[in-house]
Amino acid sequence: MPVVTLPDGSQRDFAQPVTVAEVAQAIGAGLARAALAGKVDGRLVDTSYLISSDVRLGIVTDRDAEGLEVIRHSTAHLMAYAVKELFPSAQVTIGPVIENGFYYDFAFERPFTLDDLATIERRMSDLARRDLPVQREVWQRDQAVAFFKSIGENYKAELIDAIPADQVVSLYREGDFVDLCRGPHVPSTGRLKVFKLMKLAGAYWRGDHRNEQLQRIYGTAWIRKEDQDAYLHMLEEAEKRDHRKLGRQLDLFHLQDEAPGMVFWHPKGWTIWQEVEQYIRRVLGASGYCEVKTPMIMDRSLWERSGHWQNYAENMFTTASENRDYAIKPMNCPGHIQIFNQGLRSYRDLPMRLAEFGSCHRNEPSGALHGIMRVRAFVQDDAHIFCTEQQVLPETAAFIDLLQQIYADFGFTEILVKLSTRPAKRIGSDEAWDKAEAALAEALAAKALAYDLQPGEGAFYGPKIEFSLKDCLGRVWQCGTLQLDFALPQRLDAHYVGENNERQIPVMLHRAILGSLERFIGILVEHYAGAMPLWLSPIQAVVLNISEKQADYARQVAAALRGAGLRVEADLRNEKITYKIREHSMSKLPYQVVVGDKEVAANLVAVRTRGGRDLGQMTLEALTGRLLEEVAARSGTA
RNA sequence: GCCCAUGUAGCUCAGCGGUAGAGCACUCCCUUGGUAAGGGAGAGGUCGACAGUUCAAUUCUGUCCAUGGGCACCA
Repeated sequence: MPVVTLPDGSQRDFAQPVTVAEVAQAIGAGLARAALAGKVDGRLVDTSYLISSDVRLGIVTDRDAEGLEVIRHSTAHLMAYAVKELFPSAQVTIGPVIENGFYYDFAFERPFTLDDLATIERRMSDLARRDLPVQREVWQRDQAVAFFKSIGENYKAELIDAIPADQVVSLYREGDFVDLCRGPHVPSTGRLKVFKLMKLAGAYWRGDHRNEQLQRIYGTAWIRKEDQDAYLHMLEEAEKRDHRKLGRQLDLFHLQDEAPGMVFWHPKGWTIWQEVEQYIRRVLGASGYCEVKTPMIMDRSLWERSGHWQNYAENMFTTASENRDYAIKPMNCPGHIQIFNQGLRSYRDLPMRLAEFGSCHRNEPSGALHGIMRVRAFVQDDAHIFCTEQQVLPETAAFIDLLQQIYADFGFTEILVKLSTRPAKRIGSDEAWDKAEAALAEALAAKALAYDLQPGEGAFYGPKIEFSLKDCLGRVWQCGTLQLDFALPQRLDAHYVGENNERQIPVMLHRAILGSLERFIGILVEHYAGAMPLWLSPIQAVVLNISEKQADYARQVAAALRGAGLRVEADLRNEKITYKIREHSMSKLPYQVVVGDKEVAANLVAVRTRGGRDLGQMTLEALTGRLLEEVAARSGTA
């Protein structure tokens, strides 16, 4: 006699066990038609789920976020069904829901083509139109393994084998297609109406590069056609703010074949870089850091002592001269320890914060390179804090404050925080790890920061906090980081004299706020779609004369603005004013200062913004004041 | 590194077994025009590199390089 409590608190009494679908029917025919799944005591189930005891039940429809998840999951299965019909010898593996869609990995004897993708999509539409019921079945594990082996689905058999013994093995059947799945799924394929296959990719079985490579098909699925259209439109828009595209359009930088993963910065891009670097330099200087500079190339023996030569040989650039081997530095820490090691340090010197705009080279795998986000030559806003164990917590807290202030100044509000803890392959005692992880977690808690825990993802020498930002397509890039290290100082013989007059080994905090300047500028460009805030704009204003007569006046205005410390150019070309405005607007130049006969006569300037806002005429002093104020506020221009 | 795709003028792209074309940009000329493209003329390419097939290769095949989308990696 189940009593079903609905989300609004109302209760319904049933004389015998009922399915979710039947409950929906009892509430109303409309709801029954809309039902995609049920939520029983917080757990998602099929509409065919039989309720036999008292429960809280929500009917999941396409108005719920979970409804969309179910649709995407079922669309992944629909795709697998279509693939099996078209290519019977393909083997299915896994097909999860991801942000905005789903994917499914297949093993097949030949690569899928783009034509195949179109064919598969058409077949999916056919199968959806047939509105086939999707039915759940519970099987015995051995029986299920034998079944999948018998139909040649070896990957599925392997997956079932790996399911813990206390969990049921559920299969879903739609038409002739049977797939292992936890579920739930939509009641029938007719509920799947809006989807599109997006791209083909390779992916390793179980995410391990030592395994065979499968073919992954990515798709997107939505409830309404408008939602999908909006999503596809968003992707098109995102493409326009890709930093590689804008880097070329705005003449910021380029890359070329002869230097893969290394950036050629053009004057405008380098101006942004300098603004960023000088800003960081000022902030670090005010926060107790000392800037240093260490050699780009150091002897092999140093890298052997630090452990990098052994662990990262393949990813290090090396060079040799006069029978000596050198490494081009992949990181700055060993160099900073050399500075720390000069002279005898006292506990009174701690914490010692050594900062460097450290130019590093890493021979990243070719497939990892990505615009200026992932490169082989980059500059870190790196610093190492040498401190005592007691200072770890306050230093971490101060670092988080500093990072948040800096990200806010650059206009970033959405920051993803992760805490990565001890990996399997590590050095140091468990007690040391316990303390280190607890210190980082405590600092995060003290700042009330929400974070994802990434067990096993820490560096081999210590746990770390990562701060990531998203690019225009929502891809996540790690920028800031703080890593606790109780290994390297010891390996490289760093020590200080403690209060008790004994030699002690300092704790080292590796930390970066921007991460690499290359990556951070790439993210900045995408974040602002190239329309940088005034303080970061390579050229902040351009003076445009309407005709030749005002050329001298335009030059004077530009010179005066430059005299006030602004980056200003005069565009005196023999072109129409509309042409110049269009060109500078497209190049996202913040302020366009127009001077014609009227302005010359009145000794004024006419100002408009790159967004097309007409600020009217004003005096040069008023304009200068406005620009300097905007620069100081680090705000944007309409 | 692995899978798939791509590589033609400065940029965006079309084209094709008989050694190339558009728009924009560039140069020159005309135009001096008031808030997102005025007009005309001109110049510009070893068709990513190297092999192979062919009477003939930018086009077909192979290898390599680079880029893009993923996977793996990211001290």
